[in-house]
Amino acid sequence: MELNQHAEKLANLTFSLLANCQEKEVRLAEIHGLTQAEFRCLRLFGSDETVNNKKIAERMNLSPSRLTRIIDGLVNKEYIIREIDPNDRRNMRVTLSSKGQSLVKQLNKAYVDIHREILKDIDPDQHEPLTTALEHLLEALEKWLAKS
Amino acid sequence: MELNQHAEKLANLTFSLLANCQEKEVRLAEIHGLTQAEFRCLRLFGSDETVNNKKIAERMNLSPSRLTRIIDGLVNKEYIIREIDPNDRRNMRVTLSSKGQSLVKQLNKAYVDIHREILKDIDPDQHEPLTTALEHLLEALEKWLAKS
DNA sequence: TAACGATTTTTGATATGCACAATTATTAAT
DNA sequence: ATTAATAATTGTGCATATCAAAAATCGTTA
Repeated sequence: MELNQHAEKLANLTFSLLANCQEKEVRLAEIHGLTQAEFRCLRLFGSDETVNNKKIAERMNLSPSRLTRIIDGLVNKEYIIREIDPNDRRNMRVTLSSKGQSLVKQLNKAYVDIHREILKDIDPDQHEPLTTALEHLLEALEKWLAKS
Repeated sequence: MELNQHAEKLANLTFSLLANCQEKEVRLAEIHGLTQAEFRCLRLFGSDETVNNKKIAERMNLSPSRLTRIIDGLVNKEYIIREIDPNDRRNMRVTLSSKGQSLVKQLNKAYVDIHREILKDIDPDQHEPLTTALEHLLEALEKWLAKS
């Protein structure tokens, strides 16, 4: 059966890709003197967004208490600003500092650069099918996760 | 520029795929009562293979000391057997027990099953381009990691 | 308006994941 | 025969993460 062979190949590929992508994230975080958690947290910021602790925790799939400490680190390093939300003083308004904004932009740029480098090694005719296929893969994966 | 747009899209896709694949691994490990590390370790065993501590550590990209403890766990749960290599008594011969072998087979089967399910949601004409494109992506990623 | 319950964050305690350095056992080399 | 090299383990320390409890604030309702 063709389907089985493709499934097997796909299983091995996503397994290897996962490991390599993780390694890539570690390297990138290191380069910028951030812990992995801090790196991931910054990556999840839209460049001019303001959110509260809990929202970030949900995005990162971590507990709010964990987030408090990650943000502590980022505040210490002066990448983000944390202030009490005047509308609801229980909330914290978490925003990128200007230093943070430029880093996020730089990170995003580097992230895209890497993938541009990668694409250079792939036949341009395959760029379109690659991205659309990956979109489908992601969609299907999300569906699988949702139902289990 | 087309290339830039594709690079940007690809960057976002791999970012999301990474998160989802991680979540998938967590779920699978949980289902079988294993920690993520134990799960990954078992996944890396050929079903009738015998290797030593160090080799596994290299495969998993972890320190030998970490591996000692992961294997401790798997020995306790009776999935693998650890014995001194008679040819070189410094080495440990690590092998799957029969219980371990059947679990690994089951895990591999489940892993492939998931990806078959995922492929069912994707147009069969796209299966071939998807896997070859992913192969290229992986190759390019490995190359990038190697040179930095 | 005073009191109660719900919500957001923080803090303290605790558990796990992981690497590094030191230690032990063994082998290979001079 | 002694020394150097190698494999695994153990001790230690830091990063990661959760949970429970506490503190502050808000909304509701008696």
